[in-house]
Amino acid sequence: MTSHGQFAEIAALAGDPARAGMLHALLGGRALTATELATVAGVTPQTASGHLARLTAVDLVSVMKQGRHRYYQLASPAVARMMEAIMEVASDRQPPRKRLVVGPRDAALRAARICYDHLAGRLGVALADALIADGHAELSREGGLVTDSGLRFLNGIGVDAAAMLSSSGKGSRRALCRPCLDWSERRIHLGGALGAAICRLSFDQGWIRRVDGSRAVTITPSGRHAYREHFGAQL
Amino acid sequence: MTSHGQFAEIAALAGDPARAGMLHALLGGRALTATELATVAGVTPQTASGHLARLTAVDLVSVMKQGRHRYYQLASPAVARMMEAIMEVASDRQPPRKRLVVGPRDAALRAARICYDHLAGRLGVALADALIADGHAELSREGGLVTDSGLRFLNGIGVDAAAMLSSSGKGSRRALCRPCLDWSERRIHLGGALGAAICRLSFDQGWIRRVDGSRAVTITPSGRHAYREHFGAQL
DNA sequence: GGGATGTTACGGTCGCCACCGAAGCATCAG
DNA sequence: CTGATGCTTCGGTGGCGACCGTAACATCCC
Repeated sequence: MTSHGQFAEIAALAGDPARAGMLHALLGGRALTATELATVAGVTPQTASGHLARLTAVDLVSVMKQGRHRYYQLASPAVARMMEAIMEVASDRQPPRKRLVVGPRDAALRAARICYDHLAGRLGVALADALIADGHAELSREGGLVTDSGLRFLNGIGVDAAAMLSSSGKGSRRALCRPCLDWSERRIHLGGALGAAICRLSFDQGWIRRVDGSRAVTITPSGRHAYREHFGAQL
Repeated sequence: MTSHGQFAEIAALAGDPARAGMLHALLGGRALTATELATVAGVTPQTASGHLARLTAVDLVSVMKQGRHRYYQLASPAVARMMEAIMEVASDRQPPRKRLVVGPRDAALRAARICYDHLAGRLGVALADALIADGHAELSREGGLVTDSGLRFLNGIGVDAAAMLSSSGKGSRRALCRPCLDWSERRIHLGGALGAAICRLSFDQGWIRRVDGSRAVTITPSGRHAYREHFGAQL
């Protein structure tokens, strides 16, 4: 009863096109202002404000006041997981028509983008494939794990595995690696603490750079080199 | 664009109270008729029929005609995963009021119930704890796996691990064990192929029995014995 | 201080959708 | 065949909520 109600309330909030657009934009991992979110959702700021108030009321997004701006972001990784799960079901539907024309913007997203806190798109899939091929990780639809060789590898490229372990829930070494499936590649890629760490490292090392106001990222020349050299990824 | 639309469509379908009730009932794992679903959702058969048509149109549920009945069930494990993910977010909200009065029906659900294809409630948590304590499995919020000792243990109690491996996606041994969190215990329990296998075994051995038209199950005396003896579970 | 910008609050309009009653098919029993 | 049951389709009604215009409030810049 109360269980249904909560469930339906959350799903309904995510089910409005405007709110879905905002949540989708927030999957980019950055905190966005109310006006930015209004733009991406295609509604006026007043309307967006109302939506955001409801989303924060149920803890789907959180707010940080900063001067005259209010920065909104997803409230927790659980929200991102929920969105991924919904997208998995949604993308299972075969495309109803032929193929939609995809703009260059869409092409950039398919090449490489952020998925809340980790990398997705062809880059994300390539990195996952490379790590799996080298025996650093295992991954399937239902779960994943980092191998011993993977832990050594991570330490070698500058990821503090110990910190990841302590920050990752119960500290299980198996919690580091989570499969994430999304719309563009229809393939599994790296999520969880491992995916987040690699994404953070990539930004810190200048391997990737954010694109304008989008979830897309561009791979820098040094990044292209690093991914090939360190990870053995086929780009 | 098209991505948002699909996402919002699915979420909105799950977000209606009546449809949410039906989906919730179908989490029990059994196929239910349209009239049964109408009853649990508290609407007339005509209304339920419309809802079910929409749910089947987007492949959230599937139908099996059998005589003059139509049996509906969740279309895929992905749908169940999606619902669990939504419930995780929904249950994160601390109860707004004091505590709701819980009837005996609710008490039975909390004790032991079916969650699509595996066991949940106190029984599910106890089994998971026992397997983890014995080193047969590892489990965290982000992932899980079955250990070598776990595979041997499963073979010992009559679960064909080889069959599980082949039937479980890419055949990774790590895919057998998936964490599942839900509303009553706020604790992780066993999902995935392992959870389903143990659930099936429990029915086959007569350790548990379904309760009327509910997701709840009762533990038989032999089940109580078996869970304590074989699994070392604290009931 | 005054003016610009970002954000929220209020009121009113409009469209969509959940709902039911009545009627139409399909299936089974006799 | 006739009647009963399960389910769906069709039409019409009612209510909730998404949306915007206007306006108030907060913060920064000069």
